[in-house]
Amino acid sequence: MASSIYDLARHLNISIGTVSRALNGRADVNADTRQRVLDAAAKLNYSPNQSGRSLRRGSTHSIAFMLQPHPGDQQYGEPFFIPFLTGLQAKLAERGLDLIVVMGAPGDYQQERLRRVVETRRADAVVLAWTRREDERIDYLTRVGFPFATLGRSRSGGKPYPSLDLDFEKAGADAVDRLVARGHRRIAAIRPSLNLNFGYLFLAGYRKALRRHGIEVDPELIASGFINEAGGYEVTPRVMNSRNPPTAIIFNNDAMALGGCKALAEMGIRPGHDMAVIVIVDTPLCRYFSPALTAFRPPLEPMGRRLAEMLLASIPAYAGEEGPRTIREVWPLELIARDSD
Amino acid sequence: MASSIYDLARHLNISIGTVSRALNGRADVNADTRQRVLDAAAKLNYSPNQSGRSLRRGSTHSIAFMLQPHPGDQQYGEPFFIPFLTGLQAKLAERGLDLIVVMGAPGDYQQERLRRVVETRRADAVVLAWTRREDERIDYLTRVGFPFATLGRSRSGGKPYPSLDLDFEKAGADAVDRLVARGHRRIAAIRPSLNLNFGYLFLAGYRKALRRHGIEVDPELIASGFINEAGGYEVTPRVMNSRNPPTAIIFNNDAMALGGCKALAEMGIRPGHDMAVIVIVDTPLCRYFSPALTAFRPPLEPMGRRLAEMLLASIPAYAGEEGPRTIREVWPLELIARDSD
DNA sequence: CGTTTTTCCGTAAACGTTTACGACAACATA
DNA sequence: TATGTTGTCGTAAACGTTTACGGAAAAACG
Repeated sequence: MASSIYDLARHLNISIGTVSRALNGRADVNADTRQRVLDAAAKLNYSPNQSGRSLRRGSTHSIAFMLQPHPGDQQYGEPFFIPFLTGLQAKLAERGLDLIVVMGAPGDYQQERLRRVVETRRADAVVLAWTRREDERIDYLTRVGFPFATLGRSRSGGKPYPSLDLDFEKAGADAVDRLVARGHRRIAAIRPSLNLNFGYLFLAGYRKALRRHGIEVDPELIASGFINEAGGYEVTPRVMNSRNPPTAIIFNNDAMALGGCKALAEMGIRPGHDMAVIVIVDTPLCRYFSPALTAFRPPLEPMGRRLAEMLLASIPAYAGEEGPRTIREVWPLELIARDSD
Repeated sequence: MASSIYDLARHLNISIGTVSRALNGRADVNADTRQRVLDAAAKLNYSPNQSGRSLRRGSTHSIAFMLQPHPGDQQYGEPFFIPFLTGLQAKLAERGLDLIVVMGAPGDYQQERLRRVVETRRADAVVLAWTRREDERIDYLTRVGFPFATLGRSRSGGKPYPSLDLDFEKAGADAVDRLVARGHRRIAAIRPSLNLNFGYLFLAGYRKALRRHGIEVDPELIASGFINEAGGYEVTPRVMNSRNPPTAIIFNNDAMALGGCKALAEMGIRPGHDMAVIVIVDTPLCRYFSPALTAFRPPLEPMGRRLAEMLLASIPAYAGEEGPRTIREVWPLELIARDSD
């Protein structure tokens, strides 16, 4: 069925060694025989057995991305990740590497699956997303010395590792600046409850900017909920029912914003008229919502490409000439002004 | 670094054969030595090298799912797939199998990536989604005899293969029935333009139901666009500008519905008041949109589990006792009545 | 005590690659 | 002619498993 290197060798009456060398483009093989090998490979529809190759080479030629469904009934996905993965995959494919996405079971926060990937050596490196303030995955990977890179920062991990993050702190501050410039003084912030690092960063920027404007930070205007529509829906009334309700809300996430707007609508409050709304991470939802939501857009696809570069550069076996040699990068978020604030 | 079966053998002063047998739970090994092997494995943190194992076994113990970003700038993902993948992964994990998700490059409709997965034997079987009317992937897989299953039906492929689909035809008809019962006679249908099979099925049900009610099918009320927000936004005005505009619209997809509602809003038309709206495939967006959109909900997570069962049952090496032995199943879609119709 | 059966384990081959090493011929150099 | 150099290729070992086969010891049986 599947042809091996032996089939090629037998077919051409040469040794498997030469076949392998010809296929791998090594120098010590006659140009003529190389061509014959290549032709035979095409004719016999040969393609190398991945298991055999990685066993011998000690590397799998593939990179894993951990995708984690959050707990909760009918949990839907982060549209966020697809363009990022597209960029990641594109850059890896340029280098002949495969991207595999490993699904975790809901709830275990990837620990078990991650161990499995590492221990069975299913990939040469792994890309983590949704980093937490303290992230045991990062500790684990540094401890066992497995190559990795993260989308997002963390305080964990002793040694430096490639990471790419968005400047959520600046985005939080920019959002506040913009709202203050438009006359708002009572600005609420709604962020995810899990200790996802970008939630902290956002809040830090929010606080700093408020103080800079001489506005006291009111704890009643800060709420955290589950990072999905239900979370936003549940938590928004809480800030609205505070003693001194806000005139503007910054949501950390499009899904939370959708839920929040639903809650507002039920209170008869219209975003863009009675309430200013800004979302930190833009998605098509923000653009096509009515009113269109002002949001900060991340360049996800380039981010995927860049993080792949950074990861590859950090692995000796793969290091090539891949742009600048930085190991941590923080990219700006671009504000897309629309109709909701 | 990583301990192999040799390390265990040396550590215990026994042969690698016994170690392997002990680990794999074969009968011909003393209960005592098995325990010692297991203990040593835990102590030395042993876990089998996947490449070595699959090379010898001739199977990878993993199933691939092909995830395809659609072409188009900043294409975001189908939230749809995450719960489905969760179910798939859960069932496969029960059997000790890994699920890997393979990203295609945008545009090539998976052909190239699929070939790569098959030819390098990276997985033992593959799960396809978004099946088309005529699907070359299905033809290819049946031709080369590679095990697969599909989420969705197709007309391709000579031999039967495990497939699980939703009854889009009935959903289309049910939507029409419901709207007619509420007094509508001019009902538009908006569906994806790619020849995705569920678009055809939906439209067939829609047509059939209209005829059953003695309503003439007006081609001007049927439009197809790209299967995302932009598609819905672009195409909805087209049906609204027809000579005899609709009083109700059925969208095939939540993203298209969002775009469509945006277009309606810009024309001053409010879903649920001036226009009835029904969506075929429900997501959290439908529930948290204002007004909440009436939609048909698919049980995605159980579907993932069931399709995994069906796939496994169709592979001799994996067949176990996995529920009913059907090979094609069509599941009903449950209507969730909300405020938009 | 001799024979047969059972239990347990070691040996070695095999899966499909890659690659260090050496062999051989052809050729160049002294 | 003797020696070194270069180009090309075959041989065989190695990667980490699984498993067919056979053998030795122990147990069962007469």
